[in-house]
Amino acid sequence: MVAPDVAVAASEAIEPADPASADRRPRADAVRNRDLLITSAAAAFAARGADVSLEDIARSAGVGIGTLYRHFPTRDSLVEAVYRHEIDVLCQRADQLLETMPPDQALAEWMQLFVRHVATKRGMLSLLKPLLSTNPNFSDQTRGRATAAATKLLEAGVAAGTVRADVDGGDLLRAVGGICMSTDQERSEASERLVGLLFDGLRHGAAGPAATPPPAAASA
Amino acid sequence: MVAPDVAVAASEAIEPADPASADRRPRADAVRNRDLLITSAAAAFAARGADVSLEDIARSAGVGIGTLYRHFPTRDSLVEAVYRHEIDVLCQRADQLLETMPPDQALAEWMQLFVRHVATKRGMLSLLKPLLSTNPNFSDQTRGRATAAATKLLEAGVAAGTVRADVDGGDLLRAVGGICMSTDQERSEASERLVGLLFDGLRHGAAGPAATPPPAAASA
DNA sequence: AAGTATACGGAGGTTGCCTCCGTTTTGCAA
DNA sequence: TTGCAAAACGGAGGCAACCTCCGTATACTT
Repeated sequence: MVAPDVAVAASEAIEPADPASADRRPRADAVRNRDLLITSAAAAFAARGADVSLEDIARSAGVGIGTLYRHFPTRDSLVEAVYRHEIDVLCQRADQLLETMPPDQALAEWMQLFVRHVATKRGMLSLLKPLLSTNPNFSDQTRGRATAAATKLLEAGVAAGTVRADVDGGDLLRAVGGICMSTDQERSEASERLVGLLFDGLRHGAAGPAATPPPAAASA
Repeated sequence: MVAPDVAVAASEAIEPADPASADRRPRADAVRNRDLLITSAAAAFAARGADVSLEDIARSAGVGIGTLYRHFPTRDSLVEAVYRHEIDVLCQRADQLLETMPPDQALAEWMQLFVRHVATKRGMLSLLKPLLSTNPNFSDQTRGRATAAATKLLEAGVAAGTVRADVDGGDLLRAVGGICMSTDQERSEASERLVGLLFDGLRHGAAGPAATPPPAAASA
């Protein structure tokens, strides 16, 4: 349903459009406005919940309502783009963290980052959930990317001997996600503490042969 | 926030208003219209999802929009009333079933009834969930009533020796509820089959001393 | 039977959604 | 550089839903 040609032109990570699709590359102002809309929408959803008026979003992005609708013909498509963008940022941050600190610390930071990102997205959640459940390949794509980032962090930690080897990225993501979801209230402090606990667990059997079976991570 | 004076005047089960509150009893047409609105709203939510226009609901109840707003000043208060009503009906049906058939059969019927009621309410779910989580005493009241009905059915079965004794109403409700939630898709057939399975489990250790530990019911 | 508190109902103001189209800007080519 | 066509912009305006307000109708009281 979503126009397939606007594929990956998120805000950062502009990869030169695949040369096979000979379509001209989008105009500079179009790209700029699209990015403005996505960041404004993210802020608006976070600050004022799922039912901000699209007019407000357009205004705060400094563009007309028509421009918003051309880029995002439905509210859902805007939500989807915002979510994709958030995931992109999260994945990028994983790489940055890995470059600037030891892997276990990077992993800890990233998990906390994840919690805060989810807390920020809470306003969108009621919109996002039906979207993810009715649109399996959108859900697969985003989940896949996040899992890849988690796996990368984990593997770096394992290679450095500071993180246990018997946990995979998908499980880690599910566990952190579950914690975020279970603490329904607004305060993300509880989540942060629980995730910290989880991280300590990840460090527990590090660098040893994974002989001792891990305590099963509880999922809500 | 909801006007406290409209307390329990659901549709059936009109208990004579508590004599201490000397306020006059509501006019007959008010009661009638309130009931009409609740039944029309239930039908509308089931048929057309959470975002039916309130104007449509008023129209299909045969009353003016002003009347709807007087009885239910917010959309939430209407949803709440509909849900309360559904729970009432379910509890009543428990008693009826107990009077007309053996307890184990009554329990089986009631569980299926529950599944179908949830399926019908699916349209309201996105409205109901935030309501239940932000309004703890509403949630407690309804859950309490439903649990009482489930417990009554269970106990009757236990007394007759056809239902095992080591399950309580709250757990049963959670299990059935969990099954309904986990099968996110529209078809309630899957839920009905799973609930049937659950019921067979309930019958398993009946009339014997509950020596064999039950297999834990899986909850999604 | 008359009076009054109460309930009814819909007109209309406000706001948000979305479309349509005249104007502006951009990228390409001569 | 200049011109031009394609692409993007942006807001006016139609539509639909929300909600308020108040004149009218109706049920209970004495």
